[in-house]
Amino acid sequence: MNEHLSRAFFARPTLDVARDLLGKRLTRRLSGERLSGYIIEIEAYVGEDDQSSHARPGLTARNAPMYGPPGFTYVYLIYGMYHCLNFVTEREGYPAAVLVRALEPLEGLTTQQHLRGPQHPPRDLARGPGRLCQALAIDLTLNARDVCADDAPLWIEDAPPIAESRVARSPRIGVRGDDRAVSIPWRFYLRESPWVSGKVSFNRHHAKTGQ
DNA sequence: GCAATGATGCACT
DNA sequence: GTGCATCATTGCG
Repeated sequence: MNEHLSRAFFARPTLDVARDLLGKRLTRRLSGERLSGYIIEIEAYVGEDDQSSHARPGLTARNAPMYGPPGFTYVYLIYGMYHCLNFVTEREGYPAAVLVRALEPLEGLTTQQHLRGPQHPPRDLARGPGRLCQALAIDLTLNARDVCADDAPLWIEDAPPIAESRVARSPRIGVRGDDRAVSIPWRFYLRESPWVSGKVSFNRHHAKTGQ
């Protein structure tokens, strides 16, 4: 039901964590109100050898949470205006995380729409990593926070697993680096979901069953 | 529909 | 000074 995901869930291989987070409920408590949505798109960033990972240059002040214990957030500012939400995975000391890219909005829709701005269509509430952070009021104050703690402002609630037939994989969005980094299919999303970010043609072209 | 571009702050070379 | 794991707007067809 409302069981929070434990640290053991995050302390596993990053690709497994990413795959298994599909369908789980990302929940934010803001001024006593619940804002939530199902995770329907997520990417994995694994180790310093991953060309498109923030951990590529080694430990820095910004990417330090990626080297910390699993089950913590890594929130960063991108392009000066948007935030991206990650969850740290694997063992402490090994830099890996998953980037949440899109949600199917569930609770607190009025507040989420208000946070995003009334001019935006409901479909774009949380379709994209920057947008979902706006919809759930996620900024740098939520960086390096323990999502497994009882009093966390942000956590993940368990939900029934998603059938393999509904999972699609593709290369990650907006990556730089060598051919391997660009082409490796470490983006997981729910096939057929209208809440997935990016272009339909891209998703259809790359859609294939996971694992 | 789509591509091009501007907005904007901060970490890092 | 440079370059982003992005999004919204514009201008084209």
